[in-house]
Amino acid sequence: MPSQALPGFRDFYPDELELRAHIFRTWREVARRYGFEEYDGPPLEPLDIYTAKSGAEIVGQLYTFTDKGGREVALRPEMTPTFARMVAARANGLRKPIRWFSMPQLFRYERQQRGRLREHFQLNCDLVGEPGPLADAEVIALAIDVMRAFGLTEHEVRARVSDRRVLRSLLTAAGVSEAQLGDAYQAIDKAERSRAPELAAQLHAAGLGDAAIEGVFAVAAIRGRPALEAALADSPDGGAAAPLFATLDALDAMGLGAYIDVDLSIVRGLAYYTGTVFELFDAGRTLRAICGGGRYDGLLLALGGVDLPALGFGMGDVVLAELLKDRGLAPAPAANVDVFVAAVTPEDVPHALAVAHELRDAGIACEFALGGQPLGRQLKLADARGAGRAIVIGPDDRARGEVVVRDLAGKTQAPVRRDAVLTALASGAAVAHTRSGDG
RNA sequence: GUGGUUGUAGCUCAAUUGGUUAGAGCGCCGGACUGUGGCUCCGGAGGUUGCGGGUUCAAUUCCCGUCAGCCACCCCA
Repeated sequence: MPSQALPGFRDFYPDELELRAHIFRTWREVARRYGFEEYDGPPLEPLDIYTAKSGAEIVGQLYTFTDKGGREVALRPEMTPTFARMVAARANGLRKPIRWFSMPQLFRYERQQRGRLREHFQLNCDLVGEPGPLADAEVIALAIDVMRAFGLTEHEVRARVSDRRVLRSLLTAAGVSEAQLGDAYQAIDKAERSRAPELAAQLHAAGLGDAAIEGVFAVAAIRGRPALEAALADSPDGGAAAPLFATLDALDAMGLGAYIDVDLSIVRGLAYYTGTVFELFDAGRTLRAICGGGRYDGLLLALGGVDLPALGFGMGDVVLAELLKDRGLAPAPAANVDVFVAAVTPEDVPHALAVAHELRDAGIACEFALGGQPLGRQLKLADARGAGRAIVIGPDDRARGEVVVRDLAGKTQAPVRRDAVLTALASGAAVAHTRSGDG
C-alpha cells in the first residue's frame, strides 16, 4: 500500500477536480454578478494575527511552526484577519462600499468528519463601509444566489436568519445581564443539539435566574417573522428588529423571500458578530452548515485599526460538494476532446499529426492514438474520450486528397478535402459537447 | 483531544456457527475485430483481507494494540 494523503487532506482525481472547478466557476460567476472583486493573500501568515483575535488556545487547532527566520507562523485557518489587514492598509484609498471576495484554501488541525476536513476551500464575500440593512440583504442574497446557480431550490436549501441586536434586546428584557449575554448566546447556539436540563444547569451556573433561563429558551424557540413580532410586542425595545425587518423586506423585494427562515436559534459561535447573523443549511438538515456569516461592525477596528462597518460570509466547498452529489447536481463528465484523429496505416500517421496540430492551433481540442492501434480500437478510444467527431485518414483518402470526417454520435461521415478540414469542422454539423450547464 | 462504530481488488459488495487455492459485478488491459466506435462473447492483470501482535491444528472471521473512515462530544475562525 503506497502512502496516502494526510488525514483530512484530499487528492483530487480528474472527476473530483471537475466538481471542484465547477464550484469555483460558479462562485466567481455569482460574485461577479454582485459587483464583487476577487483578491487573495498569503496562505502562510504570522501566528499572532490569529491569536490576537481568538486567544492563545486557538493554537491547538492551527498548523503552526517556526520558520527558518525564527518567526512563529501558521497556515491560514480563516481569511478575515488577512482581509482586515488588506482593507486597513488601503482603507483611505478604497471607494466604499468595498465588495471583495476570495476563494482561499484554509487549514485547521482538527479531527475530521464528513463535511469537515483539515483543509478546504472557502468562498469569502465581504462588504465593507455600509452600516445599513440593504448591505445585509446584498450579502445574504449573494449566498442564496450561489445556491440557485448550482440548481438548488428553496426546497433544498434554507437560509436561517437572526440578528444579535434582536437577541440582545429580547434577552435583556428577559433579565439576562450584559455580562451573561455570552453564556446565553452559547446556550441558544446549542439549543437544538443539547438537552434542555443540561443547558439550564449551565445557565444557572453562569448566574441566570429561573425566569431569565426560561426567557433564553423562549427566545431560542422563536421561528418565523410573526412569532418574532409577537415577542417584540412585549419588549421595551421594539425597534431593535427594525434593521432585520428592513433586510428581510429587501430580500422579499429581490424575490428571495422563499429561501428565508427567521430563526432566533442562530447566533454563530464567533464573539465578534454585532448584527445580522445567518447560516445556510440543506433543507433536510442531514449535513453541516453550508455557509455562515453576519455583520461584524467592530472587527476591522479591532484587527486593522480602521473603524468601518462590515459584514460577510464564508462558504466551504466540502459540504457544498456533498450536497451537489447527493442531489445529482454535480456536472456531467466533460468531453476530453472535440475531435479524434485516426490514422489507418502507419504511413498515415504523419498526416494525422499534421491535421491534429492544425486543429490544435485553431483551438480545437483533439487527440490521436499514440500506439498504432487498429482503426476500430482508435474509434473506441475516440468514443471513450467523448469526442464529437473523428477524422479518419487512410491511404485511399490521401490518394484523393481527402480525409473522412465522421460524426460519432450520428454515425454519419463524409469525405472532406484535406485543405478544407478546418472550415468543414467549423461549418458542418455542430461538434457534440456532452457538457451541460456552464459550457 | 474524549467516547462509540466500521475497515475484503481502482469502485460497489460476497465468502456457510473459525476450514483448505478469498469470489462477483462495474472499471482497466487484451483477443474475437489488421478502413469504422458504443453491444456481445472470451481471456488477462489487479488482494500480505488497513497494519502489527495474540488465541487456535487452522483466522477475512475471535481477542489486544495501532492506523484510517464514519458518528457523537469539543470546536466551528
